[in-house]
Amino acid sequence: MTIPTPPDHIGWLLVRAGQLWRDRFVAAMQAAGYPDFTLSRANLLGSVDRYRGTRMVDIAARLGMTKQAVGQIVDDLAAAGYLAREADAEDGRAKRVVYTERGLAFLRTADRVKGEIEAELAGKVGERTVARLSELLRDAASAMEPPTS
Amino acid sequence: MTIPTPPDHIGWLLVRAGQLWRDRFVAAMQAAGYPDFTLSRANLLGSVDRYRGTRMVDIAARLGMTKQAVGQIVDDLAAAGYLAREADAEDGRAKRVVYTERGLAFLRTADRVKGEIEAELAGKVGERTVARLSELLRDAASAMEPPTS
DNA sequence: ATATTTAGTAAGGTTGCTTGACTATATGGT
DNA sequence: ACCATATAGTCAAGCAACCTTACTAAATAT
Repeated sequence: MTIPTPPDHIGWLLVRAGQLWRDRFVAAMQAAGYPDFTLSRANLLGSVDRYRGTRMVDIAARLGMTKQAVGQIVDDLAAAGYLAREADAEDGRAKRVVYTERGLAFLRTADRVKGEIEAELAGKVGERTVARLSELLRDAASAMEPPTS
Repeated sequence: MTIPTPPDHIGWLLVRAGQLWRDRFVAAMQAAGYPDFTLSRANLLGSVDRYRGTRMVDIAARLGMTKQAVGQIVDDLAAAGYLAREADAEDGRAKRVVYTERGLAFLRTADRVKGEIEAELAGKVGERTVARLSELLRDAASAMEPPTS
């Protein structure tokens, strides 16, 4: 009946904290006027250069996904008006994924929402704690990073 | 060409660190003789009481999933020999999901693997850092926890 | 007793990926 | 210059891990 605390292991804590942040962010973005927001779309948008755009194959490499998967998400985001495809001047095979004005507005909202959630967290645990946690997470993440062959 | 560092924000760091740990764990379990290991199966197994078993509806509540989804995963895990269903003596509607011997062996391997990954991490960043990180993660997680209505 | 709630099952749909097969362009060796 | 191979992207189909809707059976409340 009572929901037990999950095992208190560093791995579970990392997964849990990541999940919590992710869920809060998705909910906040949906509340902020982007009801069709999903995390995979956000990840993709976060992998597109704001100014020059990014080739699809590079997006796929950053996200560790196939280019077909990237193509599908870009299709969706282009249909929703956030992104557009344009030919790459330097490579006839390639296409650059670039932001539309609406896509840039999305990014600004996302930045604001992230700041708000961080501020709320800092209000509860203190700014120093958030800073220290960020630092330790960076260390842990780089220690666990797979060898960049 | 060069894969840029993702944005250095506390939220991304949390998500990233959780992903890294998760991926390492899945890979290690598959290497340790459980090639059919997936994270959703592991989550479910982690939600079953080792001794008394757990009712399906309680598993669903812990995982925040529908009971149908739980039923499907339990079907798979039962077919693979990790779990079994038995009638609940106290409620004629309910079934308890319990471990088989093979399921318990899986749990022991999972505990060992988690320990190994943690030890490797501690070897790189130091035990004190891991301990401090765990502490801060606990604080942050409880601060972000949704109101338990 | 009857109405409502609760535990679980059945069937089918959706999302977010995957693999396999293909076209078009680029590039490196001869 | 020509050909082999590699690379960028697309198309089609499939799969895992969920979901929704609709149901049965048992428990509980009125």
